Amino acid sequence: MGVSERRQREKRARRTSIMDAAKRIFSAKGFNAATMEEIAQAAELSPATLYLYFKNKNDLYASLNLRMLEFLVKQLKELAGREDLGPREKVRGFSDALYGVYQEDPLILFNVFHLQSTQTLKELAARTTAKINQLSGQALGLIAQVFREGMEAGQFRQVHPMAMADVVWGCFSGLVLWEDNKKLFDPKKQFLKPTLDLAMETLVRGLAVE
Amino acid sequence: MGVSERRQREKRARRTSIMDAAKRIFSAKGFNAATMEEIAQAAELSPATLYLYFKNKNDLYASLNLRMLEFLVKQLKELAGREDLGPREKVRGFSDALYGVYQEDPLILFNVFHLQSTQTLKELAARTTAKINQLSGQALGLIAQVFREGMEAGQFRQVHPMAMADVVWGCFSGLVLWEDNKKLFDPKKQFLKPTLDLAMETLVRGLAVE
Amino acid sequence: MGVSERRQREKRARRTSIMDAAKRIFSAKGFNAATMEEIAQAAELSPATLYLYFKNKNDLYASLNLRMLEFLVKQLKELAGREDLGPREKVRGFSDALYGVYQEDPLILFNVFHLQSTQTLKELAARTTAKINQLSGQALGLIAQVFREGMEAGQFRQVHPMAMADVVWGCFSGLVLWEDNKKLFDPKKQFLKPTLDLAMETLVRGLAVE
Amino acid sequence: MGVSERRQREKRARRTSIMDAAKRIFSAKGFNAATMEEIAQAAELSPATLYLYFKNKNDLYASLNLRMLEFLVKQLKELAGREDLGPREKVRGFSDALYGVYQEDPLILFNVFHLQSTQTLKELAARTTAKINQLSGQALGLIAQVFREGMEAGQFRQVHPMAMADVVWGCFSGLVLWEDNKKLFDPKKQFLKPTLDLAMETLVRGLAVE
DNA sequence: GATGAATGAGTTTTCATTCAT
DNA sequence: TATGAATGAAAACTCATTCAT
Repeated sequence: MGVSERRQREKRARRTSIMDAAKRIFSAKGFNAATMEEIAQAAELSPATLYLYFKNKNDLYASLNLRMLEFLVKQLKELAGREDLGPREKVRGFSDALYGVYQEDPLILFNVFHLQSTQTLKELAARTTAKINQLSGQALGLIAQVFREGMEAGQFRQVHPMAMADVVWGCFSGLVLWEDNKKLFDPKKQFLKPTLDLAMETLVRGLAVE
Repeated sequence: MGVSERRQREKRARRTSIMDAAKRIFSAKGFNAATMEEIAQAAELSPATLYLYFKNKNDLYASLNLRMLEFLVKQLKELAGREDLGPREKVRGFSDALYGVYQEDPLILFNVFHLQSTQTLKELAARTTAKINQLSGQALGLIAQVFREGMEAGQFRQVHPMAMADVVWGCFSGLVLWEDNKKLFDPKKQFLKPTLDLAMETLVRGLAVE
Repeated sequence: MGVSERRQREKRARRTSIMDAAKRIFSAKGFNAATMEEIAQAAELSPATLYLYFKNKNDLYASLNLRMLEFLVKQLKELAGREDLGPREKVRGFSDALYGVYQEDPLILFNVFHLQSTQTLKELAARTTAKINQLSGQALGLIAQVFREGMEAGQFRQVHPMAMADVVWGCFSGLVLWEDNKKLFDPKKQFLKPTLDLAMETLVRGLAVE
Repeated sequence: MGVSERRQREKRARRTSIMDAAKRIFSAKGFNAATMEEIAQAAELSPATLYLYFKNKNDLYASLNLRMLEFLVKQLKELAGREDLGPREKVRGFSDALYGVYQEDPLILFNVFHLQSTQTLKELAARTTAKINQLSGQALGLIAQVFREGMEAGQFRQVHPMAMADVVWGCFSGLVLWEDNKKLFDPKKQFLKPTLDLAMETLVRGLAVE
């Protein structure tokens, strides 16, 4: 292994460790309240160093979201690709897959919305924006595909598969936010997983051909 | 009508006009980007005056959410109270009621999440926090009640009614955010209402007793 | 005198006092080394207050230059308008007029060059840039006019009057900078006025028709 | 040629290449806006390496000015030494000599003034400051000498030769700055050379003994 | 000798909020 | 009651410079 190779690896490791620190801070405080100073402290670096790895706060934040999207797509791909499951089981499986994403990065969804600001978007590298769009499109597409299969297999009613994907995704993200909200008042309560199960189960039944 | 009574009325009118201005600015820019200065300008007042009517920025913001919650509860009450509709129709009716809230204040939900910050909550008048909780609990309760009715009438499967309310609310708020997100890239696309319809319809079917 | 009138006057006075403080600091340290913090201290205000009166550091700086240009134009107008002086005396008079500008604001010329940065220019209000150009054009025009008069009166050789104005202005600004430079090593030395006198005298003679 | 000799040569070559890169960057952006990072990139080196050859940014900058002064002195020496030219022709010749300096390094004069800051001077090696003073004194002296010759030859009026040198130098540097300023608004306009010619011609005539 | 990586020390600017009038 | 004016407190970001390798 050459020197430059090791350098590369170290650099990536540092990048990752910054992202991990940022995840903690952003999750705990939200995008605006989190300061680069805090993130730097959490990463045991100086604030200036953060800027060696990320163009600015927005960029750091976007990278986090990218990572989450990549994980989401990976989970969905695995689920969609399983040959031992029928469409119904796969829809029920969304619950596990999505919940897995939530566990990996519990509060990041909560801040996704920061990215929606047009101003924020403009400050990101075009490549980053494009990648975010591509990945989220891919995730939605994978979900829709499961519904399409179910219809083709005659198990689901004919509905617009992409609309069902929207329902699933909307339901998930809404429940995550809702969970967070509830936690503020009762930190122990964990209703997300069972509620998600219920939602998916109801969707499966609701799509069933009589 | 006494002098003090008129004063009261004028005061409330001014309060309302500030809130209207604030709604416009917050909706357009989001909580953090909106400045008190801007809001004051929109209300044709000086920034200092705003503080005569609201404790601080958070309080002004919370008041807006309160107003939206009141509107939501009103809509749901009306729906729940209608005797010409059965549980199934009422669940389908959630779509209209919730969409009405969205139309009244399209972006306010988008910022609701700001309120979740513990720090923010601490800065609110305790009465405000309490009222927000009471109203959102009431709204959820009204939704749950419809499901309960349906079960009692033997039309719906036995599930936890409150969990179904969570599903409905999560689905709604998630789709609103999702809609906003999509609008950034294609401002004309409006998929919220039909998707909401589809979601409610699927829930109704999914709860049906075979 | 109404309240608003007094307010206006106070506001202008404060603006002026900030500019005076800024002049001191900029002159002593140059544009880049001078900090808004220092200027604020010199003006006995908080840095934030400066931004109530000037858009940003560049704007404050440009305002200073504007003021100097206005003074310069005033001096030149007075000189050019005197009917008791012939062209030769007026050219000699440039020395006094220009030296007066220097005394009014000894080091400001030194920093004029900061304004040349295209980036700086872009951050100024278009109106400011326009006014700067207008005034400096006017000053040059007034100088050129004196030479033109001399030629028309048959006292000066035929040369391009605007070019002579450039010579006068270039000579003045160059000598100011040169003076500052020398002062660094020998603060007492004051050669500007006599040198300027010599320069103007030589120009007058150099233009004389044999 | 020994090894150490070659080392010396290589070292000097690298120093020169850094200075060339620095000249490009400083000229394009001015002292403050230019970053060591940029200069290093232009020199295809790492920023750290720059510090092996120059004490700091100021020192690098001063070295550039030194180089320019050396060039200026060389030009003036050549001019002053020509036996085929009389004092009048030599004064006219200043125009070419000075313009040559300008062409060699069009914007360096523009930034010379940075060096005047006392703070900057303190950060320079004492040797550098001394050399700058020595060279600029020498340049002025060479100019003055030409005037002195003219007076001794009975061609020029009796004036203080050093003062005339100041006039020439002031006129030159002032016009260079003025040219740069004009270029901002009309990049094609080039008035420096003819104006310099006019200035020198007028000085020659102005000094003529009747 | 050369450098990749890291950082300390600033600086401008923004805004919610206050207070004398 | 209303407000013009003022400001304290931050926070993002920059860059010359250093140092272990």
